[in-house]
Amino acid sequence: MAENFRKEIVQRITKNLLDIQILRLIQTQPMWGYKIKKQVETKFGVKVGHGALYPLLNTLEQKGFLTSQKQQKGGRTRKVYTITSKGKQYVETYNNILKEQLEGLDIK
Amino acid sequence: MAENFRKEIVQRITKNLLDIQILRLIQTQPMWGYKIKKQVETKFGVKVGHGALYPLLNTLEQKGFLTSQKQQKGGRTRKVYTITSKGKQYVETYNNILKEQLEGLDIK
DNA sequence: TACAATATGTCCTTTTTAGGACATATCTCA
DNA sequence: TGAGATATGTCCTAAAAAGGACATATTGTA
Repeated sequence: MAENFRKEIVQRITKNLLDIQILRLIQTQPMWGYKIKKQVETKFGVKVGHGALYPLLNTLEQKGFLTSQKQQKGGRTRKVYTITSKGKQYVETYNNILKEQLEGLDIK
Repeated sequence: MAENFRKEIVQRITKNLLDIQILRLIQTQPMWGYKIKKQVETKFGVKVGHGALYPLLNTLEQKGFLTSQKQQKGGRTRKVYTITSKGKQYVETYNNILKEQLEGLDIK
């Protein structure tokens, strides 16, 4: 039963906070869209439509969370994304909030 | 700058994972809808429409995450919710996922 | 040589979600 | 006695999001 919950919650976090999960992935190493898609699918077990992913990556670049470099791999072009310091800050803030969530709530 | 991120991320987590945040609140002590609404607003800084909250509470009860007892407070009726063991499991699973997120990703 | 995989991108429709409107009733304080 | 807070509930519309279709091109493999 707890395992059913697991998949469900991971999927919800991944879908709703997809940008953060992508930043976390790219923080481990620079990556391009197609690889991110595959990583999200194998790591988190969540299918990501590329029609949602590529616009999101462009948005994250526009916001200054990512930068990209075009890389030639044979005749195919890869757009390799690297996380910026702003992106790292966003992830760090996220991590801090998670820590607080684990510490629990104190309600009067 | 990091403070701007903070509010934004807390709001996103609260809105997208509202049911989990509610379970976490009720886990600290039994609570009724109106109090939950106020707590979410003061604790998380997120406005929750009661038109979204009450149906959600009923759904969580139907799913077996919460049970309710009607409580008379003067002539007004309160529906006090208590978390079930199933609800606690859900929160615990969520906590475990958060812990793993903090431990980080290992990508080849 | 044909199909699957790699690689990136836009567009549109359907579904889902959010939030305010509608609805009712009690209590407290000025 | 009237307004604001407490308390719970449904309904509907408008906005947002998801996912598949459309679009193109290269590479590797059977």
